[in-house]
Amino acid sequence: MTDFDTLAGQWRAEGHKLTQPRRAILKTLLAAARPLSPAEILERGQTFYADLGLVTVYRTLEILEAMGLARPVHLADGCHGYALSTPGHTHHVVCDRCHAVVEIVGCALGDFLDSVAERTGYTITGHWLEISGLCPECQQK
Amino acid sequence: MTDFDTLAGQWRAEGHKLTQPRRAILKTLLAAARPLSPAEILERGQTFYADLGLVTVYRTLEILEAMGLARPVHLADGCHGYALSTPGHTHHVVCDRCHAVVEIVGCALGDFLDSVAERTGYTITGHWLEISGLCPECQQK
DNA sequence: CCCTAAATGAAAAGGCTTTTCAATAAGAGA
DNA sequence: TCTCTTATTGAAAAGCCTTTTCATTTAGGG
Repeated sequence: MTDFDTLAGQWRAEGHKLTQPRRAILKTLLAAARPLSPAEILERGQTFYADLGLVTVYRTLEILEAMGLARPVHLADGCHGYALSTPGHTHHVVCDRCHAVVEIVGCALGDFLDSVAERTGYTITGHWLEISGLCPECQQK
Repeated sequence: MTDFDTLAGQWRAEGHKLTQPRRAILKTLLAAARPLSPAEILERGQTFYADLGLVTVYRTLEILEAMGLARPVHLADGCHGYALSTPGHTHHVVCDRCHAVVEIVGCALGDFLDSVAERTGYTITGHWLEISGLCPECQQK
């Protein structure tokens, strides 16, 4: 995870303006322990900037996603959530109960993908992995 | 992949009626070489049963998913498609260009998931993997 | 401190999915 | 084979979520 200034720096480096609504959205995502839906981002973001609008949430997420700083998380129930992510290739483990999310930075799927390529004849260009489980806290309940 | 009679048998075994609209949907999915959106299933299904309605497509997919016979495939662009799948644990490889889909029946992620469990403290309950690539045919173009 | 292009929110438009409801059809039993 | 019961159906309406449009506002370079 990153801190606000680093994020803000990357944001500006791409030539985007750092407006109040966008600051609120970045702060919200930084404070989130699990993927948030656009509506949740709106609600929480309004504590940082009261006039924040849902349209801006969508537009900001779109930019963050294009920059690789946030990614959509497709939960099993079809909900879409967004979580900040380290640039580069990562996977997420999401808690079934509290939806806390942990990022897995290393990706050890290389051998597996090689065998898939061999078996299917496909050239593999990418993959998407999401893992669900119970976080240490929820295991105790 | 299964044949129609096997599918129909599993369908009936759960106490569902095998109506004309449902036959059309099953035939459509069996004939599909890639995940189809509900709208596509409707269109193709109407060649088998002209009065098929979109509502029935949604309802039938819901049942198939609950039975584990079909699964939603989340493509990178956010579209939802459905593909038949062998009951049990499978993954899909989807072609970036023509969306052809191949099912991977074996799952060799055990070791990887063990290391994730160890590193994060999570108890792993499930995972979702989708692989994208170029099918042999599209590689030649 | 200006000035300009980028960004904003409200409202409207657009899609996709689900619900409601009266009509229909499957298929078990006679 | 015929009947009868209940699951299933499609159309229409309702409900969401997401995107577009547009006049207004704002960031931040000059």
